[in-house]
Amino acid sequence: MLVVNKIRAEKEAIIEGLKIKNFNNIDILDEIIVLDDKRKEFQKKLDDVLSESKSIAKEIGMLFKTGKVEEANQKKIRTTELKELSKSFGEVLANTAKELTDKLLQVPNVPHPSVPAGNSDEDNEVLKNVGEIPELAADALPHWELTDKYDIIDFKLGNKITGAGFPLYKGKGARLQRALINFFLDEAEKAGFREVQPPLMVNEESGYGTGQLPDKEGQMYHVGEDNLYLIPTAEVPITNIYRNEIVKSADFPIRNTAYSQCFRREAGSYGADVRGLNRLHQFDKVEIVVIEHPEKSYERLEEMSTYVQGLLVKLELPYRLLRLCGGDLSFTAALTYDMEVYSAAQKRWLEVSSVSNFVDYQANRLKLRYKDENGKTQLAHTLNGSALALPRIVAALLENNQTPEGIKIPKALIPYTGFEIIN
RNA sequence: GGAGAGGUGGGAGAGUGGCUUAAUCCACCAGUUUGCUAAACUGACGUACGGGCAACUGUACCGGGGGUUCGAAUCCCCCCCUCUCCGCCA
Repeated sequence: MLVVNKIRAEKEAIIEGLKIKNFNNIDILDEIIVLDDKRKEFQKKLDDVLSESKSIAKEIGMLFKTGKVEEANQKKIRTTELKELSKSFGEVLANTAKELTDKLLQVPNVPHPSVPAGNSDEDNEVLKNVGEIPELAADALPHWELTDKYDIIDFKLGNKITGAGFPLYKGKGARLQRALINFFLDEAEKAGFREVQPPLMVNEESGYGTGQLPDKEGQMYHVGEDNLYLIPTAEVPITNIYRNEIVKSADFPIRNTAYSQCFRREAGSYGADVRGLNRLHQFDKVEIVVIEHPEKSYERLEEMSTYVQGLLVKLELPYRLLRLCGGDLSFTAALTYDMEVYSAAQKRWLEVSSVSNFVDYQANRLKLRYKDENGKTQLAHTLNGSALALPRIVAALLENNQTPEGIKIPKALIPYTGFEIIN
């Protein structure tokens, strides 16, 4: 969430930024400032009352000790009054603070100046096109037919065991998954990321920390018995490592990577979007997360974008790089680059990575801070990205590399798969 | 899951109702001394939200949440976690 003092200091700039994000409930900013004033007012009132009761309590203690019981009992009268006051001030304070947080949670992050205006994915800015789009034969198959043909991914069996969106990978299909995971992790490690293996379920606090809760609750699978959530991305557990922490600025940038399976309910999705591997309830992903000094975060974002693009080049997949427009940018992001690979048989672009800078928006919620040169605590910046999400990479690999002899594995992956062709 | 013992600052650890402003030790940081290092000594050393131009200062926080009391780290209730033993188990 936004920092209230920033709303006070940079209100006009924030309003301009929010317009780019198509957020027009500008009045809420003034309501936030009014609530914050009220919060401070009652904080002061409460503190004063508590201060008085504390000193009276001490006096009473002394009086009892010196045997002046009558005088002590006299003093107690005032403390009952103070008790009532502190109760009512405390209630107002708690309610005001809650109202303030509720409002703050309704305001999205302010986009970076480079973010173009726009309403949907059609307005995203195409920054680059890299690689040749392959010309496939007329009888080229979409990946959901190739997986059947070569018996490598079984959607029907997954359906039998669990349900739609939970495919079963078999033989070379399973091996290809494992190869991609290892390839991505090895590359990330070479690029300076520390590998972690996080829990796949998180508690409520973690869900709030990274912003899945409260509004995106329906996106996650919930284990009611234990009140835990299956992670929709490794971003959740990795970022929550640093919840309520003050990190050393000498440690910046803090780079972590993790492979995890991701679980998403994807309620409301339908049609060609969800066919085959395009959208699953359970999928594999290697995630990269960076904690960085505010002055360096955009530099780091470029580095992460370059890194992810490098993976796509090594996999010999044609891709394009997008800068998301205000309307397509997620609630919490200030700037996001999407990488889309071209899936030649479906003849469409598939998003395989999203690399974002959240600046201090997520950190404010997480209470993730560092000490600056003057020893003052400041909010850190957080960034993350997929590097990469497997299913759509697999879809593109299968479709783009199909030949009459079989599906060719890109060179960089062969040491990991142990085979050169799926046939 | 059952029984018992615990949870105090970055770490160790004292503290069973008011002399606690959480002792003490270690670590970290700054300084003094010293060829260097080390040692010794001195000082500073939490987080959050307020007040004040500032020096300063108020309040809260001893696993979390409630309660008793004029007053709670300390007493009571609920929950979480850790350890030991038992049960179960890859």
